[in-house]
Amino acid sequence: MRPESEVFREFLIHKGMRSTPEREEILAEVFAHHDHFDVEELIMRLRRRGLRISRASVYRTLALLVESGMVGEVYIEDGHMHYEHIYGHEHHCHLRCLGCRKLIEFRNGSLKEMEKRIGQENDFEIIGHKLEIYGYCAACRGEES
Amino acid sequence: MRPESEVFREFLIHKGMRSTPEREEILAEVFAHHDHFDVEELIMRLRRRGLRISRASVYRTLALLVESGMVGEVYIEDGHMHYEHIYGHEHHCHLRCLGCRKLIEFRNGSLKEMEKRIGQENDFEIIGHKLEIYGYCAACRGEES
DNA sequence: GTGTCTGCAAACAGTTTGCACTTCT
DNA sequence: AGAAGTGCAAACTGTTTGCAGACAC
Repeated sequence: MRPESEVFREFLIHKGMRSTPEREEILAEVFAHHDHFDVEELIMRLRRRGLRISRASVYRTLALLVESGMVGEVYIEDGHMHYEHIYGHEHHCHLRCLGCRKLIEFRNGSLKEMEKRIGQENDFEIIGHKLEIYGYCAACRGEES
Repeated sequence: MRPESEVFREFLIHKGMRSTPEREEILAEVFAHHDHFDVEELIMRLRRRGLRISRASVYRTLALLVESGMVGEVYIEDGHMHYEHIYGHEHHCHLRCLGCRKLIEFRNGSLKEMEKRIGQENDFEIIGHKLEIYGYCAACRGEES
């Protein structure tokens, strides 16, 4: 698999845009942890590494990363967007606990054939999907009693 | 099936809240059309019926309807939330065209058994799910050429 | 009558944008 | 040199909130 930085740089060049230190650092930080994150966290993490990249640049770069398909917008919580990196990671869906708001990832191969069928039935070329299942985790079910 | 107004009134009473003309009108308008809607549209529709219900009351009532489970938050587009009524309507999923942004609804029974399996595997009590499949509709595929 | 609800306007938060300056090529 | 990017602060937008008067029960 080609390194993220290379893929992103190519995406930028293809759009007639430049690779800059800020963009590289943001990209690196996004792929440094496998966790969902929001803009505030990302900026904090950059700060911790001694980088003073402006909020505006973070927003602008994140938009590019989403456009390139390397990063995904996952959900809005507490009024702001949460992201995850996608490039190089197997597709997964989310299980959301309505009690503690915890999010669990799970692999899910069985949607493939359903996608195919849905695509044919609706004359749609299917690119991908986003599935969130919600309910209550074991711990939260325990508390109820 | 019991009428929406009755179900909502009961929900309110259960919470120690009151049934008011504003809440009843908003509820009625939400269930008057089978389309996704946003706050602006809802207010417009109320206005058209000669009702001057404040934006604040619409937001507050919508939050209650979502809490009651009668209305669902569907997706964010153009920076604001879009809703749909749920009560009395069969569950469905969404097919989103990435070209024209059109949203198609489709029924989808086959997720039931998958839900069951996922629930067992993750020790989760599953309440529901939200599935959005995205791709390109026939018209938008045609244009590409 | 009392406690909730409404409408208003102000507050708020996340995000976007205009602009002067910097940086990359 | 010239185009594109950055940081800053102000602007913007959807949503929430505090409060005074109105209303449901």
